Amino acid sequence: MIKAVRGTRDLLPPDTALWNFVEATARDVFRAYNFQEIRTPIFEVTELFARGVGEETDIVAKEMYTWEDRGRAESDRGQSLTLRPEATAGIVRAYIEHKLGDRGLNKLYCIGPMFRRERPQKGRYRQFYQIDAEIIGPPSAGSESPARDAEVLEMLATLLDRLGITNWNLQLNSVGTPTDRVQFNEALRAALQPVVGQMCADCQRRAVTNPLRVFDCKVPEDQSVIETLPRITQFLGEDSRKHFEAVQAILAKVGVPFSLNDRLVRGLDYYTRTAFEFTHGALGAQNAILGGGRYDGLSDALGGPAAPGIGFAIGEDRLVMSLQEKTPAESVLRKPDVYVAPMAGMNGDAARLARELRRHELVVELGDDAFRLKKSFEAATKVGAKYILIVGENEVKADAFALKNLATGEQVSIVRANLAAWLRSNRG
RNA sequence: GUGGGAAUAGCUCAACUGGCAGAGCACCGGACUGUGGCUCCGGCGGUUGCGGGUUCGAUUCCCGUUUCCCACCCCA
Repeated sequence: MIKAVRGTRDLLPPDTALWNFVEATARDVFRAYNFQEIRTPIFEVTELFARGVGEETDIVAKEMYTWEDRGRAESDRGQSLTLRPEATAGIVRAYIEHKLGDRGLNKLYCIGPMFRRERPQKGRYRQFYQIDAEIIGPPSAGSESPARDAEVLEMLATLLDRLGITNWNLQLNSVGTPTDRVQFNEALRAALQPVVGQMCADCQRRAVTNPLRVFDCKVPEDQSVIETLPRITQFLGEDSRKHFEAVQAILAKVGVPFSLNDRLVRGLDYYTRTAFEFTHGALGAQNAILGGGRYDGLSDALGGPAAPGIGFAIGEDRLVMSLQEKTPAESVLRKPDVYVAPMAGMNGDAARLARELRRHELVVELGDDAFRLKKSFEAATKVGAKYILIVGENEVKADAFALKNLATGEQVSIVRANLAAWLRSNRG
């Protein structure tokens, strides 16, 4: 049997109803903040991610689905292409390519699949889905303003609340400018050198490869050492510090709770200043349901104009997973309003009635005149229809149809002209 | 990529130390040819993930492999 490949999965009904609920809610919330949708290709030239995400990141170094294009045109052949591992690089590429900065500030969102070749785990798949949004534009449009950081964070809080996820936790940090980070990295390495010997094996390795990650260590014995290490916040330049304070002040004013986490570091090279993460319990080790931050230098790094930006990516797989506990898919599934059950030879009349009802925006399940009435009732019950409409010779002759409430057993006869209106007012 | 656990009917799971592969739910049919749910009766359903080995005999023990789960790395 051919099966879905490792790390990919089918999203089946009724779960897809929950996914649609999440996406519809996101679109609705984004609209209130005047975000508009952008759809970029699912693959790009490899160089985009190498430059945009960072050569040294794990994503680029070992997790990308990359292949060599083949084609007739010289320009196609041998070109290295990659399935997008994240959305921001592609969006910024589109921003540069179409000179979107000329329109002023861009508020864009993008919903779709991403690909990373990682070992699958709970809440982690090789094809996974992200809901991504970005505010990007020329500095003159205010793209650098802390007001935009706070707006994005407040929007996320609103979205999570709307989805019924109440026990989220916003972790906030500033990772400064690249210049700030160079100094911080030096200080961190210097501080680690005398003490790293007492730390766990993982930390000893991190101290060499990626000192920032030492802050992620969960080994209890290492915590006292980690407490003594310098923090990025101590190395923020005047501008970064003021920017960070301004973000916090606005959040306090609008009433979005957050906790400062000066150990929060982000994996992607392009992040500057504000970095954040929303976490949620009961997701195992994958407790971050969304993360994001500011990337003021990304456009420049890709050869574009100065275009500061801030954005986030929601891990939709994880979001849906954390939603499932409280909101079963069935609860957002629209069940049929009515099951139209044709008696023998009545398929045509039934189809005509169903057509009429569907035109009135009723959800109609249409049966088959080969079914005995008993079987139609069973089928109607199984699909969860609220009413069953019996289409038999008697009904057609009288132009009035038997309509039975499957839950209460109550049965009425309604003339054809009133059927749609009656059902619409009684569908509940 | 590394470490550990698991895999038996569509789903959830049994099967003693190696001895005839089972149950509940679901599905189909009947009791009931224009009225479902409840009940009763019957039926369908399996290369025990896959490949090899040990054995008279393997769901069971061993090796390999694939996938999933848990964790690491990293991240959404």
